[in-house]
Amino acid sequence: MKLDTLKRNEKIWATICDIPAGSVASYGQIADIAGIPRGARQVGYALRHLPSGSTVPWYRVIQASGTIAFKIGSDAFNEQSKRLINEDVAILNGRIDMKKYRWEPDLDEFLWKPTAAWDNE
DNA sequence: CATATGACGACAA
DNA sequence: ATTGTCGCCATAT
Repeated sequence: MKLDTLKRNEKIWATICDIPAGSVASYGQIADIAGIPRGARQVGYALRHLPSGSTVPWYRVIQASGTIAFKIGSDAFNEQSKRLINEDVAILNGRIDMKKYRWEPDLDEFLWKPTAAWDNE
């Protein structure tokens, strides 16, 4: 395995770890944030190669359409649905409402990151 | 080097 | 809403 590939995968995994519980992100979204424009498939690749036993919340990554990437009825599909529902992410007719659950990192950081204006508190 | 593949995504019918 | 096509890009053969 090439070193670049490893670094890219680690960046992707790290990004996914930033998705808060109760939210989801699309493959393309993760790719963009990880600095890999149009790298949706690379995110899929990175997830498929997750080291066993890792704590990366892979199940919070779904397709841009709001559907789970696995075949309906497959073990992986069932496992992912279960974990999402466990975090109160509703799945109606096999789909997730992206408008409602999509992770918005920019807004998050804006609200969370301290700014100079607040330094004198 | 040429093809095939895939945990994707956007768009046209 | 569903389905098919095409674009994308790292890997595998």
